[in-house]
Amino acid sequence: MLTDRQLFLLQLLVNDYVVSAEPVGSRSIAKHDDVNFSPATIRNELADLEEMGYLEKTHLSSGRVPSEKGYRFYVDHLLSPVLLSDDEMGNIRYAYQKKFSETEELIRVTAQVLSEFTNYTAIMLGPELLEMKLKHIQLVKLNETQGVLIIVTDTGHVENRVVSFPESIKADDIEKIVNILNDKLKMVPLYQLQSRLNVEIASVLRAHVRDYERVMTLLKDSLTINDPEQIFYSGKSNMLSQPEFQDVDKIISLLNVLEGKEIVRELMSMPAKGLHIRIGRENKLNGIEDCSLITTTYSVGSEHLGTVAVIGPKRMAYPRVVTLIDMVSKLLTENLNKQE
Amino acid sequence: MLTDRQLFLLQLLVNDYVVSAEPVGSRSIAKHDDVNFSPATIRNELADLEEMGYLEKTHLSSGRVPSEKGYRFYVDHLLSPVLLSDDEMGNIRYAYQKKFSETEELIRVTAQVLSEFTNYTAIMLGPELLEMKLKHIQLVKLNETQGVLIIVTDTGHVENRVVSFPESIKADDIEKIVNILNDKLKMVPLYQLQSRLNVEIASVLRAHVRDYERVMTLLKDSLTINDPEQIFYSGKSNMLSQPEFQDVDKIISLLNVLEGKEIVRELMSMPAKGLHIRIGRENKLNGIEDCSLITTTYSVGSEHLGTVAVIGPKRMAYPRVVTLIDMVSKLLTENLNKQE
DNA sequence: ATTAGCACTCGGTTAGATCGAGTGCTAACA
DNA sequence: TGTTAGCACTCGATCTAACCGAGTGCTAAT
Repeated sequence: MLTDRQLFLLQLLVNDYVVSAEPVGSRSIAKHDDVNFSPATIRNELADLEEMGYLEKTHLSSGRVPSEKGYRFYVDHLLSPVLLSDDEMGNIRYAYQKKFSETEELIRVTAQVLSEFTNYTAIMLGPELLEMKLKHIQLVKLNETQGVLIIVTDTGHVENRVVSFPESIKADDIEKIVNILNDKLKMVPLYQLQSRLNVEIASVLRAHVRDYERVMTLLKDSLTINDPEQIFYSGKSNMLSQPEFQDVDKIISLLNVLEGKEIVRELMSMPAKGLHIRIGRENKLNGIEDCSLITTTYSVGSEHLGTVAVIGPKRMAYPRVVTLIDMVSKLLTENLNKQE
Repeated sequence: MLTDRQLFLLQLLVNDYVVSAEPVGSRSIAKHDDVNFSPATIRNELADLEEMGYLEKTHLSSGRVPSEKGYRFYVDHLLSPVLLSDDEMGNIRYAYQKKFSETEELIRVTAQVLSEFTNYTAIMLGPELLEMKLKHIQLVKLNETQGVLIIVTDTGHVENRVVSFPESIKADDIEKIVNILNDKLKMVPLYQLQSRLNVEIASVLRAHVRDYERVMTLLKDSLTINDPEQIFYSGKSNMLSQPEFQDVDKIISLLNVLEGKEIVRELMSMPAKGLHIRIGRENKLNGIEDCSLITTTYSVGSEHLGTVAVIGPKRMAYPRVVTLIDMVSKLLTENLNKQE
């Protein structure tokens, strides 16, 4: 068990290290006003904390740096939430004043606010498209052989795709088909579209429509949801000014990870609800061993959850980020649900 | 005027420099099989080329590097288009085999192909949204007070936004309004929507609809096109492995430029049609003085043009990029217009 | 007109030398 | 017994000087 003084020193050290990014020595800790024991005493305590695995040295005679265990302990037991200045609060609220024309824009702005105020990178995941339910489907003809198929979900998300129909399909058939789809597929979750198509729709179509075969393949293609992930980034380059990424190779591999698909999987693997922090190697994903991930969720309607995430160096300003991410996820949820 | 031998040497030197990224010396030029004069002769010629401004030295006793004038001459007079291997051709065509559900996806894939095969960064600009004409407008109700307004253009582009209507507006009014809009605004370019709204629509609405004031502000908001630029990137991090960007500061400023809005303006300032190359300082945009920009256009329908661009270091494999960008812009146009 | 030879330039690399921030340990102290 | 001053030691970071090699321009010979 840690003594009070050890807790105190651990907290001080992490706080110092977070701002300086340099190993912290006993002397610099002793400089704090509220520390009234000598560097030598501090050295003894730090040596103990190191032995217990909360601290590390970068080389034999360097100052101390928090280990992952140290960060973990810090976020679990020593994290005191921080208040934002009125100024900052005002600026954040201000960003949400304007009218958002598309939902996407609202999410994008949230990402931007988050990355700007944390100075790290923000990642937003839209709610699972496949879980959404079909609200309405519609075909707008562009010309004789092409049209745009529009799929609206219960959350207000809109998918669209250009389709071209062979001449063998007549105009009145098309209308009939769209009506059938709307009738049979209303409130069906998108992931079920294909199977419903094969089962219920197929038989109805066969009875009512000419050139059944082609219509079916056309529908099958059109009702496939190709890329079920909506992902938004902001502030990717913020990471580059962090001192831990002054090495070009690290930059490249980090950016590659950020731009890759695996990061999505990593984010999806976070526990479903509430705020979570994963530090360094706690992330399964290779390439972000030196980063921490803080995530929480926002909601669209009553059931659909999206993810808000901040990725920064392990040496992250945890209290501030926790406060901010919590705040914007609430603002986002609010705005999404009483959008006017 | 340049002698044949000088032309030949300039071409050789640029080609060498493009692959090596190191100042080229007389000895290494002399090593080429088809060069049958000595380093000393080459030195004399290079000194002349330098005096004429086509070449530069990085320091007093270094090899030569093409100047911007040198590159300009090279692309204008010495650029011999390069053939792609069957293998590569196959791979590119293969990328266009799959079904594209949304137009966006097609553009995104094109960007990806381009960045992967050039190893530089690809930027795509969608056709000017504001130039598109309204094809159809529709409101899908989500619940009692909210709906999704969907705007389809003649090119098949779909804009959508969530709107919430006050209770004072009745359901049959809404239907009436949408009908009026479709009637009066069909084939009106999007940039005219606002003015048409104020002139023609206003009077009709005032006559037919309750709570005219609120409806008008609602419509005004909904029919604003907020962010008229569609922009897609691919391969931003490709630039980082270029030897000219081994410096972290350069990386940061380059990425900031790429992520900023000004790059769009720079791209829009390129001549309207055909293939164009801007080298280094020929770009007005600060921060890409060491880069070259190659652009061309693609078309959607008969009139709408989008931009395909590749940005790379001045020391770019011009022949290869020219071939590739030309090829993908054609493939993109093809696929957009006979999309099936 | 071309080329071999040579003195010279200059960036990049290597090897010490030096500095300073930090430690652990020991011994003295409250 | 817990705290602290003192000291020898470690090690990264910075600076300097030496050196190497790729390259040039110029001169003189072919």
